[in-house]
Amino acid sequence: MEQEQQQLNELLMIRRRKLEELRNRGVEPFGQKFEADYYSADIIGNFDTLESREVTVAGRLISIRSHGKAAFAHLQDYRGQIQIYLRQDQVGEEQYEIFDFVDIGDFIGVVGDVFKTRKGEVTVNVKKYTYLAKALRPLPEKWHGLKDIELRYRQRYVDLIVNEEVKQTFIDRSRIISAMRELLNEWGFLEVETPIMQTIAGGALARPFVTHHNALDIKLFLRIATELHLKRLLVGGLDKVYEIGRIFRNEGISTIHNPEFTSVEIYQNYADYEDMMKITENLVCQIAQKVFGTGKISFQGKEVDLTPPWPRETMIDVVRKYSGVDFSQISDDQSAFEAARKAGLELDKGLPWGEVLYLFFEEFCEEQLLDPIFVTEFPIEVSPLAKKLPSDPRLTLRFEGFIAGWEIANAFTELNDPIDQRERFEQQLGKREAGDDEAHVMDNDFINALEHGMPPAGGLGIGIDRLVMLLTDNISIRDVILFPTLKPRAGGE
RNA sequence: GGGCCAUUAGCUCAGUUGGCAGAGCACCUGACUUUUAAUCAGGGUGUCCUAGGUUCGAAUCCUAGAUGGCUCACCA
Repeated sequence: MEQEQQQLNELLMIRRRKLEELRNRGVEPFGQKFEADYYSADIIGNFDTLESREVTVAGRLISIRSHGKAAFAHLQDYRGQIQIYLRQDQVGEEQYEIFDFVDIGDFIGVVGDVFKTRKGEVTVNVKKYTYLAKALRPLPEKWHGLKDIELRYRQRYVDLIVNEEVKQTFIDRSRIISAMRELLNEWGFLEVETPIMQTIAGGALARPFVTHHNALDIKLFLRIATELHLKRLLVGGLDKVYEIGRIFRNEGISTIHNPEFTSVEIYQNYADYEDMMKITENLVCQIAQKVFGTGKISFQGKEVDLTPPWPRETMIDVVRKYSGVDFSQISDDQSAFEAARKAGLELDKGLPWGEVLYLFFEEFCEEQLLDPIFVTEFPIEVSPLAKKLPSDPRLTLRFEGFIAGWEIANAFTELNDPIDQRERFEQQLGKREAGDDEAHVMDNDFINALEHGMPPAGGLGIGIDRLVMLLTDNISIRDVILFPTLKPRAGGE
């Protein structure tokens, strides 16, 4: 503690001295509950009715301009900023003197009359003010703000104070998720919660995080998807369910990957992937309308029209369009391999037709899909939980929705044949044994559930973080996650 | 994990060929009762990311490391 004191630099020492001085004068710098009757924005917006009326506002001081026996300052609250005006002859000598110990960053509450200055700025002429909290650290500089990206993520609270657009993004994020819930509830879906800690982490191809339960002395995994539990609920007779929740994947970090992220998965009995397409396009467009008032958004300077219906194209067609290679004319693994080599792709010999097709899609197509589109009929090898196409068992009734080159949604007509499902898991186990630690593990209880009968169903997953990025025009996932995963600094923080 | 780049005052950033560590804002002292990037007069507050090395001398050059960014790989 003493050592901590010694390490404080002069700026911090000065603020602590002011804190002591306030206490010496009988003013408690960390105040009590304070009921404001207006937000700053409401006072400014309703000046005509509030002029000369008394208002109570609370907020953080973000600037002070002192003029001897009077002072101007700006108070920032959740909804904006408002100027306050303090005169010695109005607040009294004692209160005015104590104002000398106020710093930028402090929280105060004020009572005063609303007026307009000569320059026309709506201002509160303070009669009384109260200390709510003293800030012992200075805020970043007033017009460059906080730019250091690392500091912005590590001290998001400061980022939120000084960068208005950052606050707005997270308000928008919250409203996007609310709108999603409202729409799904309105459409008759039931929100449920399934385990985050699981003995088997399935439902996606990814490495899980591992933890340990002491009392049971067992290994537990953090979920990598909500899929398999939600489908168990369809078996149980809950016809329409969804879960919005955190998913954890033990993988690399990038501008579009955070180890923990939020997904929504939606399942509907007696439905198929066509229904899921309708849900996807309506959900995304109506969320945009509810939150931003329009189905046409601007992303990185390009207009994106989210209005349904979005075009549907098969993966084979999309691959033909962007790579010129026509997989409808390629029927065996060997010819697929040769086509890939010819197209300049590096790949292992013996890769099956479906995986080669998918490789073409990833390499040549994904990033070109800027306008909303559903790519359908994914190969079976990469879709172990999706139902086969009746006309072509190499493909599945699966689609992904793409916008701005990003995968936004992933959905299929769910595989409900337990025997087929067991075989798919066994294939995945084969991959696993061959060293692919992201392949599926066998989930016997899930098979057991399917053996009790699961109606035909459509299922859909949407990555909420990427959807928020798209709707708020952010290109880094860290700008839509309040506290993104970072390495701790040496020395711990 | 590979490559490239960055790290200097509370914040935003300069720093030449290796020669005493700089600016603006913030902060401190004083003046000022409608200012608003308030103004005026004065004041530099520092582990130059860390540890070694080269050198008479290192923020600057070299080596290793830390953190971050971009990118490739990875990742539906």
